[in-house]
Amino acid sequence: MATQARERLIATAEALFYQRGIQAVGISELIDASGVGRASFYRHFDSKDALVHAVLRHRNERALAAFEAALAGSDGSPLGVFDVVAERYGQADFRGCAFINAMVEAADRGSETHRIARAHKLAQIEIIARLLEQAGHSPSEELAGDFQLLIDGAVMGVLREGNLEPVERAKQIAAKLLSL
Amino acid sequence: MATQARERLIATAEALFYQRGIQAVGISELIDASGVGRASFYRHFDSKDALVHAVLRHRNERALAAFEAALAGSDGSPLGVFDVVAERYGQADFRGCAFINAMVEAADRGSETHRIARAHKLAQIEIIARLLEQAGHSPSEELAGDFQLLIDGAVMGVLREGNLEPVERAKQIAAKLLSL
DNA sequence: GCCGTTCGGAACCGATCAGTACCGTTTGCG
DNA sequence: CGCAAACGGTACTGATCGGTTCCGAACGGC
Repeated sequence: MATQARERLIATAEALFYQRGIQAVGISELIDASGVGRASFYRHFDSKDALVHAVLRHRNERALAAFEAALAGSDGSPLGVFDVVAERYGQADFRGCAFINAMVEAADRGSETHRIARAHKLAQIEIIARLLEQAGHSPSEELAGDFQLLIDGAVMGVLREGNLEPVERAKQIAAKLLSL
Repeated sequence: MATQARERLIATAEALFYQRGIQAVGISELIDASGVGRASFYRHFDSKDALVHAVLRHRNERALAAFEAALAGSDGSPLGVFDVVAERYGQADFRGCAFINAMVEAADRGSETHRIARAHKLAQIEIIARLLEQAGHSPSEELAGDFQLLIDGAVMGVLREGNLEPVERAKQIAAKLLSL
């Protein structure tokens, strides 16, 4: 049995939180969905907030790894980041960026949730910056920030319109930035 | 006394919803803060959802009017939209775009909340498109969409970093788009 | 085979949720 | 003056919230 309960809770919570929002998912529902005893939940997490933070940290690691892996499998062009995010945003269960959503729900700018979400974005910017450097663009920190701004704008566009056109739009803007 | 209760409820709810999030504000708290009787609330609104929609519709009208008014008071340059949003996002109580936040919290893409938020963004794109046309850019629908994408990306950046640098970043990108 | 840990299940806690019903008062209009 | 509508305040509903506690079963290492 090892300590499956924690992993099951995080996996179930990650899915439920993303689909319906963090505040909208109660502990009881999470416990029922994960098949874990109520007591087991509080053995692994001090509070719902602690679970939320653990879920975000777990998703941060997974998302960054998947992002880098997808980039490694592409042609190495910086513009490939938009193709990578397009594939993620094209999923049927797409509901925006989990970290943006968490940051919005948290409301408190000084919360741990906000800190984790911000750290995720900064890490992603760092990945993009390295990709830009490898493609011969430097200094690439500012350009990487521009790319992240375009990605975040595209996320909201996709969430709003329900299609991937905003990602293509962002990609074309990024292409113009590279050609200057 | 006229029918002050409704206006007071909407004004109080608009402030509380924006500051702390829609789900985080309960009916009782809203009633206490607005000084309205509990019964009066349900005389004016069938449910909390109905209030949420009324608040968003009210904010939509106010925000669009303020946006157009601020633009009318500027030099007419399309890039002025970024100065306008910078002033709004520089407020001490800034907590992102109320419509984006509502859309994120709503989770359901088919909800009325989602519909209202989307309509607000489309209306704002229309205003930007007209501004672009007046400046001699056409067809400006696509360019206006690019501006909106940049604005939404900047909102998330400001919320994340706590300063207005992302707005300046977005403005410079927009300037490059105009010069092409 | 025994012991300690981890587990799932359930009962229970006070607080709060959205929503309803009834109260007496104030208000504006005829 | 008198009536009707709108009002603020209170008490209440059933449901759900996050969190605590106890129990008995299943498990792994020695």
